[in-house]
Amino acid sequence: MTLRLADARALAQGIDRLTIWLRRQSPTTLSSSTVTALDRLQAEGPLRVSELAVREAMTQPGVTLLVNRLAGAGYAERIPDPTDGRATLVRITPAGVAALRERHAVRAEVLRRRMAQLDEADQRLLSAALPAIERLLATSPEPLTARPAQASETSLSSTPSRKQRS
Amino acid sequence: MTLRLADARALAQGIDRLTIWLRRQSPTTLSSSTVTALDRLQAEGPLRVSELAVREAMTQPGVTLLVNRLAGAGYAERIPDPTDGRATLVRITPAGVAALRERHAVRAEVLRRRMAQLDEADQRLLSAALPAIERLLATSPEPLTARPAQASETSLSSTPSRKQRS
DNA sequence: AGAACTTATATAAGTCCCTTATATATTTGG
DNA sequence: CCAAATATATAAGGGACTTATATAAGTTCT
Repeated sequence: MTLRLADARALAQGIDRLTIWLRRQSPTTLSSSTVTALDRLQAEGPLRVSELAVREAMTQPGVTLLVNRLAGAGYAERIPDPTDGRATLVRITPAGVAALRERHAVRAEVLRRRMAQLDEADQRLLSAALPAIERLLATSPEPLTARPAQASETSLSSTPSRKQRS
Repeated sequence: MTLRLADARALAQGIDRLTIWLRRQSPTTLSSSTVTALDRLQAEGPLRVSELAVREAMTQPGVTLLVNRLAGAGYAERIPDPTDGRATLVRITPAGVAALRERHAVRAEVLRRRMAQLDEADQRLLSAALPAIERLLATSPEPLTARPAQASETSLSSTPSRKQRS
C-alpha cells in the first residue's frame, strides 16, 4: 500500500489552494459556471437545455438563465432541435470558443511561470504525475456528471436542497 | 527544459476538473467562501474584519456579512480587540474547527477512494509529486493572499469591479 | 382526428452572497 | 477637547442560483 490518507488530504488541500491561487492570479472575466458550461458545449457539441442541466448539476430553469447570459454575451446560441420542436439546442459560438481559449491560455501561462520557478527535479515530478492525474479523472464512473446535493442545517450551504419530484 | 506549456495546460485543467469533481462528490454544507475564511482563521488565529477582507479578497462590508453568517452558525465569534475599541476580532470556535475538520475529512476520503483505484505505479507517481505541489504553493510571494480584480465587459464576470477609493 | 396526458423550456418569485455608498462609533492629533 | 481619521455596520442593489408554475409541442388512446 503506497497510498495513505495523508496523501489524499495533502492532494485535496493542494487542489483547493491551487484553485484559489489561480482564481486570484487571473482576473477572470467569466464566472465559473459559464466556463464549465462552455467547456462542456465545446467538448460535447450542442446540447439540450435539460441535458446541460443534468450534466452541470443545475436545475433546468437555472440553465435557461445561464444560457440567456451566454447568448447575451454572444458565447452561445439557441438553435431548434430538428428532432423535437419543443426542445432547443445550445451551441457554443466561435466567440465562445475564443473566450474559452483565452481564459485557458491565461491560466496555463500563470501556472507555467510558477512551475518554472521550481527546480528541475520538482518539475520532472510534476510532469511525471500528470498522466496519473489524467487517469484519476478518466476512471470516473461519471467523468464530469452531476449528483444531487443535500439540504443544510443553516444558511451556509453552497448547495441548496433539491427536492425530488415524483 | 523539462517543462512545457502543455504541462501547465494539463495541470490547470486537471485542477479545474478535480475541483468540480470533488465539489460534486461531497454534498458540502458549507459555501466556498465560508470554508476559506474559516481555514484562514484557523491557520492564522483571530483576525480583524478589515484584515480578513484584505486576505480573502472581499470588501469589508462583505466580510461583515460573512462573519454574521459564521456567527449565526456558531462557527466563529466576535471578540473585542484589546488594542483598539473600534475594531473587532473574528475568532473561529471549536464548532467551526470541527466543521472544517469534518469537511476536509470527507473530501480527503472521497479522493482517497478514487486514488486507490489507480494502479501502484500511478499511486506512486502521485505521492511523489505531492511535495512538488507543496513547494509550488509555498514559493508563492503571497501564499493565499488577495489581489484586486478588474471589471468585465458583460455581466458574466465572477469578480465584479472594485473601485479604489482615495 | 381530437381531447387528455406527457415532456421541454420559459417565466415568476424568492434566497444567498456578494457589491457600492453611507452611517455610526472610537481613536488620535493639533 | 474638538476635528479628522479609521473600523465596523447598515442600506440598497445585482448576479446566479433555487422551487413552483405556465406555455408550447409532441404522444397516445378511443
